[in-house]
Amino acid sequence: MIQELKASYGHIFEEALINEIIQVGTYKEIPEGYKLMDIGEYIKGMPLLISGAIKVLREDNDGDELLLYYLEQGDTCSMTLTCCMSDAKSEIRAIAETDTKLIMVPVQKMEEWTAKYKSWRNFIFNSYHNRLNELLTTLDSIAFDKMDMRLIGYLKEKARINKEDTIQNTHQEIAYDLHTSRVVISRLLKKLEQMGKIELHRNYIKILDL
Amino acid sequence: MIQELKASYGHIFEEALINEIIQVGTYKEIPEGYKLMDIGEYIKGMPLLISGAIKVLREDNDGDELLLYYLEQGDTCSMTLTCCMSDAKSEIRAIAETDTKLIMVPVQKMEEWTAKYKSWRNFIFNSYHNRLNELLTTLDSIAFDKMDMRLIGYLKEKARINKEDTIQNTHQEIAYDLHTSRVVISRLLKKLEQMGKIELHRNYIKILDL
DNA sequence: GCTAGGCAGTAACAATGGTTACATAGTATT
DNA sequence: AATACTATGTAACCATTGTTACTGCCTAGC
Repeated sequence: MIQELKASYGHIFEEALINEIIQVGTYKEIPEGYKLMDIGEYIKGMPLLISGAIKVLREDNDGDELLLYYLEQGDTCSMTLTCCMSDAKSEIRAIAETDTKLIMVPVQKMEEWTAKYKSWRNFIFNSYHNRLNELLTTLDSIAFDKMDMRLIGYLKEKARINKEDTIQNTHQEIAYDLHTSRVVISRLLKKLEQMGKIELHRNYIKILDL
Repeated sequence: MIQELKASYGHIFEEALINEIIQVGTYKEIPEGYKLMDIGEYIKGMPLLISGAIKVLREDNDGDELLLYYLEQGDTCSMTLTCCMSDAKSEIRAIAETDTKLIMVPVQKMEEWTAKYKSWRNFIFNSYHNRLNELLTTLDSIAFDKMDMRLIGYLKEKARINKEDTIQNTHQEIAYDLHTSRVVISRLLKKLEQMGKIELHRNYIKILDL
């Protein structure tokens, strides 16, 4: 675990901070000393991602949802923290997209480290900044792009995150992430197939040349 | 100036920090000791808003734009800072919506204060958090609402920010902010008028009951 | 093999929003 | 007052997306 942790955060954090993080990790009950999330598990609080990917969604009152962005190795997401802290029901949901290794940072450690370590402060600021930029990218695609472009972007990103050239999803699931209907996605996917960019199969899509 | 500053930030910052901010303010060339922005002026860097309002826009490569949110008294926006710092052309534009009093925080003071003052750190974190939430609200309305609802939200927010019940804008300007066309806005505004919710005039709109 | 349930293909239609084009009405300049 | 410019009203049309409905197909469970 220590190797993995250093590989993900060693170039960012001071030695002393890394040691504290290891301690927090080893407090956890899981033998390896940190948390393993299964696909589909919900994340609450502030995670330090060591491997895998987490999908962050926006949800509105009517149950409509929308994919915001993915978290990857070396990322964190203060939003999942601050959302849970503030009473405001700032509805954000974070779900493990793949099997994921991470360390959950306790709230009081978070405060402590912010005062104590410059590298931690910078990390948190950078994290906020990166999340903001990703939100803006998402917002761009919704505001400025048509659905065909959004779909292509989605497929590319999903393939990148999962390090595969197949998307293991039904059309309905894609429709949820992009907040549209299954029929619309099927229609557009069929077009992409006719253009030779993808290959459609039951429950998965093979990317040829997007 | 000192009174105004304390009114905006006194309950947030430690006394010592307030004094440092006053010093930064009094370094500025303007007699009153801090910056006055005229309507339409561009903001670069990190502002501490004392009065007035700043409009923050997203811009894409084709010159399309979209209103993100407003900054008000007591707000700051680290995005306008970090955007200017990082070379990445994360296109955000901040413009004074009304005449505005503010203090521009120099970058090295920013760093210094973050290390030195807990209240400053909390302020910055809160700021990031608030900006994220406002971005999410904006994103919600784009993703989940139809144009008529977005327009109503826009009119309400604009009235609130300007503390008036008239919107001093042409249809074209509203269309830019919502990233749609003038004809669409005229159409919807006319509907709202027929419903008795607003009154249309040349160059301004009077809000009756939204 | 048979059946039920989930998944995908497709057609027909509706709704929303974007585009073009032109008319009319204020406003400013001379 | 004549002119030019800007803002608004409106109609007609198109493109994109959303909706409904029905089809066939695959797969799991019997």
